[in-house]
Amino acid sequence: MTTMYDVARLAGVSPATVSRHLRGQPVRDAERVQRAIDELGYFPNAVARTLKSGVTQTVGIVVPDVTNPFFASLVKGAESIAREQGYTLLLCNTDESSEREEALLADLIRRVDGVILAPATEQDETPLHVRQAGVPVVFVDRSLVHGDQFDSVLVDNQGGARQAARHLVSLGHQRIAMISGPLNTTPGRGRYEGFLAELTEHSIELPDEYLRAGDFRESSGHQETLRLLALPEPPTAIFTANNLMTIGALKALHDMRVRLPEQMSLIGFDDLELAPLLSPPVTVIDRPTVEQGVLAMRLLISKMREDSPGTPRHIELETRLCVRESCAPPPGPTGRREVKGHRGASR
Amino acid sequence: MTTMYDVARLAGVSPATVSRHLRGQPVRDAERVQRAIDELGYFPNAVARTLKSGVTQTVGIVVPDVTNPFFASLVKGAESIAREQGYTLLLCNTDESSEREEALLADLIRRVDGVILAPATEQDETPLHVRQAGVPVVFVDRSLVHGDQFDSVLVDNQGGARQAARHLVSLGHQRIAMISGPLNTTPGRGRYEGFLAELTEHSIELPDEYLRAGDFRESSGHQETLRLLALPEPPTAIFTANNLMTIGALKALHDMRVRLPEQMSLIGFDDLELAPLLSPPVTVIDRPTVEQGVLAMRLLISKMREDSPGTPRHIELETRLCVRESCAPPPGPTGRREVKGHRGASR
DNA sequence: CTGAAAGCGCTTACAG
DNA sequence: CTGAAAGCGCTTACAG
Repeated sequence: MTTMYDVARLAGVSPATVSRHLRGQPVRDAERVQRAIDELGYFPNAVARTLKSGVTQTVGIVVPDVTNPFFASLVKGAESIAREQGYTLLLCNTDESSEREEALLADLIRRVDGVILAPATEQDETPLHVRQAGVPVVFVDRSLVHGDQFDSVLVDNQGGARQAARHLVSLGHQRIAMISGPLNTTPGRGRYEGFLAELTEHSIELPDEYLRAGDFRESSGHQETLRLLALPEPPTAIFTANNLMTIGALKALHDMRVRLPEQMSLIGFDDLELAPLLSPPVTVIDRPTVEQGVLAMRLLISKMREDSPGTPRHIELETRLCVRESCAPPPGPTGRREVKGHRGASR
Repeated sequence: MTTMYDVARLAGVSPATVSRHLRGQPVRDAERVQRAIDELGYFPNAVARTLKSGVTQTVGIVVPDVTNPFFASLVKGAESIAREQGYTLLLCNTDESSEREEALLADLIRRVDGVILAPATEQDETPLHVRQAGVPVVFVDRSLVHGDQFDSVLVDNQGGARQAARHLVSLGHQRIAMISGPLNTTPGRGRYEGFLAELTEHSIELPDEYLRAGDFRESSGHQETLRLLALPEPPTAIFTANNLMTIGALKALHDMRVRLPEQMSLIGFDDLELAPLLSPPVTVIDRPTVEQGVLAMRLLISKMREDSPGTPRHIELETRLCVRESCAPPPGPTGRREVKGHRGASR
């Protein structure tokens, strides 16, 4: 490997001079140094630089599932800001596993100046250690049970789920099912609680068999939908707690030839790229995605630049009911109900 | 920051012993050392370790667009193998920019043991420098004009585009348009050449205004479709060269109320997650995705482990015509044509 | 098994 | 502006 010493020797200067030239400082023999660099095909060793200076100019973003379009958008937003500010972005995937997250974070600890994290579960302890090791952490989409000391960018999961519940109730549904995310994650728990709370306020009970525990993956949306359809008394409406499970549900309903919205109503949390092109276009709870990444990266960068930690900042974004055509009054005698405080919204 | 020295002092041993314990070697005071580590919340500094040992146990994967589901799947495949083999995966996004790719690769050079790369263009020079710096590089999905010295995992782009052309011709289309990718990328060029070659063999000419240069992004698929529709004599069929542009085309056709397949036939390269649920389900050229990532990572890992470079290995995977319902004979008098060698395939 | 010591490739006060 | 020198936090022959 060519090192700075090789360059220095060839250019007839000291390594310090090469270093300065590389860092953009004015140097007498700049030209000669540059020629030596080019000739030798020299690349500075970022690892050595980091060890000495402690700066990486790099930030990590650790998410549970890179193949989920929601996280992909979020990453896109984060990246645009990172790039603009001169940081390299390293993206890592935990595959919804706390163990994997722990290994990944330990690995990143001195290799990045800061981390944006969507923790696998609300009970994870590694983020605490990372912070303790002096690496700023900003939560996005998910937090910890006692995560108040961290900066965070979240959405109003409870509110969003309430909007979904309200929409279904307003159409007259009584037999409403939910396919939830893992209850040990912030959005899993929040959406579950919000949905239940809203139904309870309308005196609608959600029997155990209508409450299916999914895992935010497509397969669980598919599976649990099939189980719901197989029930002696199936629901007339389903709320799926994220985009991938909505896709799974759509496929299951399609496979079983259940017609939306005549035979079943479906509303999902998260918009779908192709939602408007589906037949029927599917009604969803929408929320900012790219913007969450942008805000999280801004928070992280300002945190990395300030000397003292300062008080943690929490951003909570609003969701929006996006009415399309996958929800209708339930089949049979039940009619439309008036629901207090319900406003329909649409694109 | 707690260092190995702090741990050593607390445990009453030398730093060397702590280091050995960390690396899993048997040590007399293992227990005491571990207690000191836990007590201090010590994390080994991966940067220092790398500088000394030269090993990172990390690989990078650099792709043009992480939000493209094709690359997301590819990453998923690569990751499963990396994890299985004890490597951490760092994912980077070039946003289809050679400049960004150059900066990213220079940044990764000593931080990873190897790189999987889908170069922004076939003319990129940085991959050569990376390899020269002693970092193994494997190309996936895309290569360089003179990329034969590198291991690679590609698909038969020409063959896939020919399948698409043949399908349209067999249905009787004569006025066929293509929205291509950038011609300075391997798949952009390959699909373009294959499509044209097949049409030429059937003595079908593709007039200039039927050949639209897209950029693999959704917006260009949308835009170019609108332009095609605005032509005095619009085509009766469109071939879109990747998934995102197919989505753009679908949205444009939907917005303009052009009915598929009665008024227009559409076939895309790359399958779409929701393709079967669309109305009509869209016909595509499908290809392995996760598998490409798996193969590329296997290639990279074996390359990183062998001492001598060895001869480069090239893997080329086959595409598959997946007939659904978005293509039909053109409207009007033209009838179905017999096409030599055409076989329909389906799911 | 253990410890003292050298060194990975840089950066950065320090003195000139 | 320049160079000599120390040191970032580890690992690893080497001698015991």
